[in-house]
Amino acid sequence: MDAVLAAIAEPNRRAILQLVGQREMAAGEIAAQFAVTRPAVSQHLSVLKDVGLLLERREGTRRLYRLQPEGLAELREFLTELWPDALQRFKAAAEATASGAVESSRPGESTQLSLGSSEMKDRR
Amino acid sequence: MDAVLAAIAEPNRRAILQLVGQREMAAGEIAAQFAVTRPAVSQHLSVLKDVGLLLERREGTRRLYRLQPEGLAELREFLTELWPDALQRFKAAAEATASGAVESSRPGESTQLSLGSSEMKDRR
DNA sequence: CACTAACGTAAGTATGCGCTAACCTTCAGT
DNA sequence: ACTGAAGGTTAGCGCATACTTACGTTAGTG
Repeated sequence: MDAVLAAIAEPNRRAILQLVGQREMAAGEIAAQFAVTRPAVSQHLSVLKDVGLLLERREGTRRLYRLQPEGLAELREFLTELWPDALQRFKAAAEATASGAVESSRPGESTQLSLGSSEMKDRR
Repeated sequence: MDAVLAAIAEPNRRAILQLVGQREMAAGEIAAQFAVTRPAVSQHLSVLKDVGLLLERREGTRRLYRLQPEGLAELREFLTELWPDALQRFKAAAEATASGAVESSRPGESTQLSLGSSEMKDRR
């Protein structure tokens, strides 16, 4: 997920995701929408593809890109765990648009965090 | 939201959020959990506070930090817009593998993206 | 008042990253 | 085979940022 977050932290890459989210687009077509050069966009596309947010399909000399939203699953899970109320809020939103019954799940095991150390006091 | 994303893109800051999400904690108490120095953690806390993800409360010489999950609202909204099926997927998952077919919804209004330019062809 | 604990702040450094310019690759048409 | 179009790759540059050390600040305690 670290990679996914680093990827979407970049504004141009988020814009690319929104663009491609609407319909499949060729690399040059995407690049034309941005102020930066085409190679820069190409690099962004590589990053997004590598982290699993984009799918690439070749057609002749062109490369068509399409959104792969499943790549966002981990991130959504992270946010949901951080925000336990989200389930209720989400349920309310869902019931406002559709009519479905949603059962909440338990918060899950402690998420282990990182770098377990124990030093302190401005160690010199 | 740009600021929120930049904030949670940092692994240590995400770990801080998960920590503080469980209970209110003092700055030093938080810093003790990490390998980096206390000032570094203090800077992270400032960032998280500035973007609206943390609430600070002073008690004597101590500073207690508490999660402010509302700061994640925009980000959740972004992900949901990118992933229109999310509501249905969520409902489907909650209904314990029900047999409903998933119909896609309309993409929504064009999200304006950024930096509208129109140059191309590797402008020299 | 002096001293200490608990923090934030400032200055400096190093690594990371997004960008550009130039180059290389692949495919389609003639 | 040659040529042009489409697009990825490389080297290098400049800026952002996470880190450390050192210092400043505030609130208790003797």
